[in-house]
Amino acid sequence: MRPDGSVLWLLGRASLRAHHLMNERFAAVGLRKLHYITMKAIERATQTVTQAQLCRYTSIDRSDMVALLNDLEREGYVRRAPDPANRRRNIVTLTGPGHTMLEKLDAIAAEARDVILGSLSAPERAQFTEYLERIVNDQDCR
Amino acid sequence: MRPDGSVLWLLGRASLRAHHLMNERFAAVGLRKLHYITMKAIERATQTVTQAQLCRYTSIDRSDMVALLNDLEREGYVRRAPDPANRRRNIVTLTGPGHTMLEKLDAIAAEARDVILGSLSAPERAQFTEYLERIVNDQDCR
DNA sequence: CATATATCAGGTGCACTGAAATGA
DNA sequence: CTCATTTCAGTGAACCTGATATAT
Repeated sequence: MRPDGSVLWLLGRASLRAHHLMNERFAAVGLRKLHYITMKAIERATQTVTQAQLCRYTSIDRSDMVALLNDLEREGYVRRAPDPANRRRNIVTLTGPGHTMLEKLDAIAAEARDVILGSLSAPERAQFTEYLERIVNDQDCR
Repeated sequence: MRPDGSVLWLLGRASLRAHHLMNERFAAVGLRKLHYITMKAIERATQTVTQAQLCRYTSIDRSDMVALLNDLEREGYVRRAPDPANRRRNIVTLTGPGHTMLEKLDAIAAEARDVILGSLSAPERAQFTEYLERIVNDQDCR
């Protein structure tokens, strides 16, 4: 019945389902998955972070990043400021409202994750995540 | 460094990588992943199969299926014929060249799968596939 | 009447490319 | 001059919606 039972087809279906689940919930606060990924990357940066670095960290394209930051800046969640040490760069930071919103988004993402992985036990989730990490890391260094 | 280490982010990256890997290789024969999924679903059908059934089996949208079958029919890989028992329906079948091409596509898909899952052992691949099956099946009956 | 099928027209978000402007 | 960064313009495929014509 399924086109293959193929693991790659299953991978695509699971990924699409996760995408929808997150975006449905993020839409309630007027954002999308990529906005969340962007804000999360800013928060996780130990140092100040530039747009180009965000693109590398998140694998989001530079063009899309411009549009995403435009959205986030318009809503007051992030701020762009020229890097005094290198004026080509924009240093991107979360605002106060940005941090508050990010907490909400974290909760939404956690909910979506629990729905998607609902049929896996905690150790199975860990194992599944570890498999994915190996797959993704393996692809990167090719 | 990664936006989350989030399992859902990893899922998306792995899925995108698989998508590219397959489409790069399928492009060599002028087709895309969805053409393969469509042809594979036709082959797997035990009985004659209609367009609407193909859409349900593959989760491909009805509009896209029209375009995909247009492509495949133009290349001579599939044939559409009205169902004599119900003239609303198109019965879709693989042609001789279609079967030949599908063998090539199977080889390409197997290669891509091996590249993606290269870092997993055979039992790990089986376990990974089983996790994905549970995740996808669980999502379906919601 | 309602329902199912195939088709067409169109919209959206995402991934991506090429080019331009700026500055190191 | 080269290279990196940001921005803009535009493309393509996948996903999705709504409408239509046709047949059950």
